Amino acid sequence: MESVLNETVALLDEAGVSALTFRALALRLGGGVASIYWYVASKEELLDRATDHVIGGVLADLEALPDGDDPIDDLRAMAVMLFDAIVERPWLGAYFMRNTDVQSNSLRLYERLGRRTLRLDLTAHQRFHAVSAIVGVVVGSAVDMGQEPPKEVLDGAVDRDEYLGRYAQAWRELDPEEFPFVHEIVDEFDGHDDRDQFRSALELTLAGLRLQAGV
Amino acid sequence: MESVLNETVALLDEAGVSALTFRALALRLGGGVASIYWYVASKEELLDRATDHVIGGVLADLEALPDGDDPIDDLRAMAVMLFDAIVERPWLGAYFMRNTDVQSNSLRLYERLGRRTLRLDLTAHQRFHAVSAIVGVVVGSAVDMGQEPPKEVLDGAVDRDEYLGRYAQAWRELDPEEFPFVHEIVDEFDGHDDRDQFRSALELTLAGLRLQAGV
DNA sequence: ACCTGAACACCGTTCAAGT
DNA sequence: ACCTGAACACCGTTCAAGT
Repeated sequence: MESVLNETVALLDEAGVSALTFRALALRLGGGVASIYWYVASKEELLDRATDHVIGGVLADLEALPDGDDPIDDLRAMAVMLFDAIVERPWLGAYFMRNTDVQSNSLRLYERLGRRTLRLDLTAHQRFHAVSAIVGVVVGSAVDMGQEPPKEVLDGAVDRDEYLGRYAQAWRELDPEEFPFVHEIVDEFDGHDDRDQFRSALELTLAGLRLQAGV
Repeated sequence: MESVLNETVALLDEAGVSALTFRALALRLGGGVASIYWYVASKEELLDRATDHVIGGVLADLEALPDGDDPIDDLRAMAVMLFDAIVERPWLGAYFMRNTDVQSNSLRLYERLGRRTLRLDLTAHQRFHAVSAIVGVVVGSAVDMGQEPPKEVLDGAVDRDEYLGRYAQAWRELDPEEFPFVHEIVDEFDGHDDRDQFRSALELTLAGLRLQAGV
């Protein structure tokens, strides 16, 4: 079981979700295709278990974070850590928190995040929504940047900057009367850092939360 | 072409992404499978075009919204409208804004949203990030709730409330010492409204933005 | 308890050929 | 310009059978 999950993760890391095939996995494990069904009832379950497997590692890192005196700063640190883990493994974003039955580590991570809000002066309702919002910013940003890039980028034919640059160029050629906003931000878009974008979105949410909690 | 897109959307609406098959689509169109390739180079392009097709409708609704005097209130109204459209068509979330080459309506929608920020006192950098954050909240929330529910729910064997209730029950049986946060919010989770959850996340982001813009 | 080969019922995509 | 049948190279999943 352990090795099934390890090879699944390795395959996902090396070549993405589309490369995760029962046949490819069986080849790596040196067995038959049907063997995998002894450990797992379906591909869905395999992905849930693989996700929970690596979230276990993230959880350990998260628990190593010290408790600061500002809960919101702690929330930020945890969110950034989770985000970085998903950036490293873009496939995580699509499966994380999808099924807390199978994904018990995801549930524990949710608990760890939420616990930080217990010291804030919020109703249970607000707390629930606050944590959902934070997880949403993380997963939303990560999923956005985790979309499989066109294969010319994967092949190294063009790098990410050149890829963004092509879009930027197309946008610059749009009518400025019709697309004033796009023109306003095209230089920001060109070569932008996804991590920056995530941090900004997170800051807006945390600022809203700070206001709500009055701290 | 028009009818290819219409049938694609109808198929997606009726039975979700997994039901969109070139064979199923050809059957509805009363033609052969290969015919579709005359209109579209790949399934990916088909999905991009179908997405853009319906975003066109959303865009029209969006343009009918009056310009208020508070840009942030306008942004909220637009975000809610986009959210509702994605809730109605959960498959939209996964494809919206994925490729603005093909999805020209998505680009126009992005422009419409962003234009509202031009009246806020922000740098271009902040503006770019603000709009990204808002789109992120919408898509993030919508994707989260758009995951194909387990088929027992689809079959009507259990409704959504009962489905949430089962999770809630499992959570209530967790050790309260180990899961204080989960226990704190389980009653909020049980039977919660996804729209509420989205609105709260949006409010936090908009509050942060209001603070940043000083309005 | 664990694994297998072989089949089943699908997929997206291609292509030579038709009108 | 538009459409077709038939094939190709895959998929996830099942199952009877083996150790």
